[in-house]
Amino acid sequence: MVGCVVRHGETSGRIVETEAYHDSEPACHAFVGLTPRTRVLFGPPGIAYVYRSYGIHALLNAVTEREGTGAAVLIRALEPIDGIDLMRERRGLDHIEDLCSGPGKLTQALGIGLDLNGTPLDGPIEILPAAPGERPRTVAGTRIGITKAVELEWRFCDVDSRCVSQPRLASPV
DNA sequence: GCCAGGATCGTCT
DNA sequence: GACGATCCTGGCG
Repeated sequence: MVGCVVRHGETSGRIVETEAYHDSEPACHAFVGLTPRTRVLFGPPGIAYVYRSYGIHALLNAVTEREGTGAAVLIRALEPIDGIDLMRERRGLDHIEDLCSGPGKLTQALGIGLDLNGTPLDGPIEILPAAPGERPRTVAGTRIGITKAVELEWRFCDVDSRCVSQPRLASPV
């Protein structure tokens, strides 16, 4: 998904960092099975899973596996494309690299809230294919901010982007 | 630049 | 009643 574009209203950005979650490993919310909270994760793919983190932030995921499997890709960082001034207003910041360089930051910048949980990704939130011929250089590393299944290298970053979150993964070269 | 601490609430024990 | 798939600020060097 790195290289694809996320759009909401007048704002959009190119995905430069993601993490994968699957019900087979305990860091995934779906690991506990089907509950009211994880209902969307176990539903059909192509749906937004938006949840509240640390009581404050909204985090955006794309449900990826077929119905019955609880799996999603967390969108962790974007390179701003459209609506940059609106993003600056929402974030109260000027610097482009800081507008969407984290999972809670990008939902604030794009105006994505919990009300969009369960909506299709060709609806109010859209995820669009990467530009033709685009082949971002990506590196894999361990996921951020979790305490279980720490060893899985399921975080993926665009090495050439300065809009990824901390800590930066080293370039493969 | 690095680190510690606080904000704040849905979900499950 | 505890715990996060986080972010920001302020202190210190």
